[in-house]
This record gives sequence, C-alpha cells and structure tokens, in this order.
Amino acid sequence: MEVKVIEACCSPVFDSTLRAAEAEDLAAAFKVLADPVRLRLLSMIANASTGEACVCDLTEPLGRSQPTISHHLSVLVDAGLVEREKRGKWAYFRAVPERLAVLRDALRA
Amino acid sequence: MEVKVIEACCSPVFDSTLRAAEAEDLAAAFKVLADPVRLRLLSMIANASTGEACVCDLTEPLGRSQPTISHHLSVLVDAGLVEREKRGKWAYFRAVPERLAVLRDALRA
DNA sequence: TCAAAGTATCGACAGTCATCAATGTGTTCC
DNA sequence: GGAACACATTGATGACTGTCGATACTTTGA
Repeated sequence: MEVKVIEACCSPVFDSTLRAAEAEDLAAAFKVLADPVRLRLLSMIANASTGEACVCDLTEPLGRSQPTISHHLSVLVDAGLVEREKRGKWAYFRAVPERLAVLRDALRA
Repeated sequence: MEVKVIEACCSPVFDSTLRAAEAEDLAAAFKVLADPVRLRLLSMIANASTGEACVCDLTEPLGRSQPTISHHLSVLVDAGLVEREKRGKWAYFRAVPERLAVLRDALRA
C-alpha cells in the first residue's frame, strides 16, 4: 500500500468539487484509517498513560502476529499519524493529533 | 463490499481505547471514503447547484463506465452518505451532511 | 405495444492488501 | 564473543474490490 501524507492544503469534500489528484490523496489517507487494527493501534497509542507505546504493548491485545502489527505501525508512520522513536531494543510510538485534525477538516461541511 | 451505517454513538478514536466491534464499524465507514471516485461523486453531489445530481451528470466527468458509477453510488447510499430518489427514468442523489459529520466527530482529539 | 433511454445487476478478471511463517537486523547482557 | 530479546523485512497466500462488458429492469413516448 503506497501511503502519501496528506497536506493541510487539501480542499474539503464539501467545499468545492474535488479534482482527481486531490481525491487520490484524500482517498489514500482514508485508506490508512480503513482498517480496524490500525484504528485500534492509533487509539491505544493516543490513550497510553505515558503518551507512547511499544510494539510489545500492542501485539497481544490485538490478537495479531508481531509482523502484522509492525506492518500496520509502519503504515501509520508513513501516513504521519504516529511517530516512531527507537530507544534501545524497543520502538516507541507517539500519536500526531495534528495529522488526524487535517483529515477531520477535510470532512467539514 | 459490505457497508454498515455508522451510528453517532461511536467513540472517537482519541477518546478511549476502541473496542474491536467499534473499530470494525469505523473502519468500514472510512473504507467507503477510501476511494477517489466515491470522494469525487460525493463532492459533485454536494456541490450541485440544485442540490442533487443524476447518474447521467456524474458518469462522464469521472471517466468511468455507467455500471461502475452506479456501483459506487450504491456504496455511498448504503453507507448513508447520500440519498437516492428515483423520479421517472432518472435517479437523483442528494448528500447527507450529517453522516459525514458523524465520521468527522469520530476523528476529534 | 414497441422502441428507446436511464439505471441496476451479473459475471469475470486483475490488482491490492491483510496476514502469517521464516528470516534478517540491531541491541543488551553475561 | 555469544545468546537472548525486540523489532523489521521478505515471500507467499487467500480474500476482497474496482472495473467493465453484457444483460435485465423500468419508465417514457409514439
């Protein structure tokens, strides 16, 4: 899945008729959110008490294999929705609420 | 594609940890928006001067066949994002902004 | 009733994606 | 150095979906 970070300049769906390129970018962004595992990962990371979570915290609750979780986290990182920071053996993930806000604004009427 | 109309009761992603069932519903809703043709259809319908549009108005600008456009419109209808009204030979589509608002609220931080 | 027009449905196909097992990479600790 | 651990990558596979041609359905008008 090729993921493109959506920019804040994108026109909202209801504002004016979307051009083909804008629609492609927006659709790619929504595609990132169109998976239940990724939504739950994003939710768990955003609600982590320390503000961050590592793969080991996220794998077991979702009932998916470690490679699958790692794959979904990479998709979220590529989309700019979460940030990855490697510290020692662990990889910590933090949410980027501004990115979600951009998508939310694209849905304004 | 099985489409489920998302209800307003759904927890936002950032509010509390999403349960599996909530994540499934939300993901299905975003999947409807995760297609450029559907996004442009929604945009064109919402921005139509009369507030509505028929298939004949929507087919040619998007460069897809009539069955493809009809399919995408059905997906949008099933998701509750647009309404279909048949008058004579024509099928007219109107946007349902409240549905989009529900999705937008699910993305609030 | 018949022909034409606007849509919807069906069947098939190609491309995409979520998933896992196996393996690779980098780090920590003895 | 070597073993153990945390995570990323690869390759393969099954399922899903966007697309179109062909066809069916419905309404209009003659």
